[in-house]
Amino acid sequence: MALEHAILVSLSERSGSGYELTRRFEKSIGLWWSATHQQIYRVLKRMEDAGWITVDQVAQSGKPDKKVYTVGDAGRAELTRWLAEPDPSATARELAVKIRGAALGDPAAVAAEVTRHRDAHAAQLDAYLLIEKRDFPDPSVLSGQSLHQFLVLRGGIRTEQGHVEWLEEVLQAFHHDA
Amino acid sequence: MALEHAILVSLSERSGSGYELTRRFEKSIGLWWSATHQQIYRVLKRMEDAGWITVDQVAQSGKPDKKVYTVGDAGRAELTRWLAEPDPSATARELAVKIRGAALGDPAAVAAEVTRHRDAHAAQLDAYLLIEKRDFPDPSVLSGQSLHQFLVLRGGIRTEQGHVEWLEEVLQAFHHDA
DNA sequence: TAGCTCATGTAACTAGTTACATGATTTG
DNA sequence: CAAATCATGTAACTAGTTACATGAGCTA
Repeated sequence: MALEHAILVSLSERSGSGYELTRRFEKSIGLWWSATHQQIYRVLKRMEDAGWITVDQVAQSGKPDKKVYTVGDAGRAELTRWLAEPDPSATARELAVKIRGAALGDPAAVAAEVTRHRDAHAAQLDAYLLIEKRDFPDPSVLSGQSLHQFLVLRGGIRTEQGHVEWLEEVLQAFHHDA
Repeated sequence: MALEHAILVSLSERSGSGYELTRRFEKSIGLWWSATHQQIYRVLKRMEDAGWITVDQVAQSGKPDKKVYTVGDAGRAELTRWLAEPDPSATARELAVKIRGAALGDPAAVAAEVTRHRDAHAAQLDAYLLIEKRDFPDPSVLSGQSLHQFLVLRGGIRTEQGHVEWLEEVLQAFHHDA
């Protein structure tokens, strides 16, 4: 799970309420991750119980009170730990959160994780290309169900290619920035 | 939900047991969809209760009995209905299932759905490109957190581009096959 | 004889969605 | 005056994962 960590990244940049976080997720992070307010409230409570974040009840004139959450030492430590931790089963969106939060931990460790995932996607891509060559040597002759099977494989190939190219771009940028 | 429908597609091509379906999902469809045997067994029971599929208990020598599931009339009707039904919130993997099963229903209806999704992804891509131009007019000067934000946006752009190009390829192939 | 494959299942969990509820203020 | 925004929450659901269980036969 990494909604916790996505929230840690967002709250590290700026403290805020559950409502505000919901808005932020609709925009920047929500490019990768959609989270409803119910889910965010639930996770915030869990994070508070774990001692990662602290709450400040803020009274407002005309508006309902809000609970402003701030990342504490334990939260910062957890984020640093998670950013550096290798996770072979991480999805693209989790990787996106790590990239987004790299400056809050060790950017070199994040780059290493990105490298591992680039390699894994490259290997998956090779496997798909092999299947393509073996099962569909001449796509122009395909029709009906075999054509449809081929098209689904093409989607898989494009997805892996996209991942590899993106992660390559990320690595180059990290390298030039280091 | 569409695990039901992914199973309907797979069982329409060939009847089989939950165990066999699990194996199939690890390969062809599992390119897009990973499902554990527990989940598949649970859904198969639900589909049987709904009357979409029928079971045949098959005794085997040396091996445990297996339950071979076959798609019935109600299942075929449901699959046809689902294949033609527009679903704006469908994910790429659900679309992949529809493309894979197009021949089991009305391929023209599936093509129409693919067109709608291509347009939606193209619109999303435009929105991201606008953000890119507005917020990061000169990427070469970026560093640290703003660079990381840019890279995450780049991932979103590449993902949408990949979807648009794939669905374009699908439409061309459908067109030539019709 | 240890581990893999075939084959099905229960139970408990995490993640995420949908519906419902409240109530003040601001905007059209 | 109706609708949107701000702000938090409960409850019930669907989807998916992890752990555990059984037991026969086949392979190294």
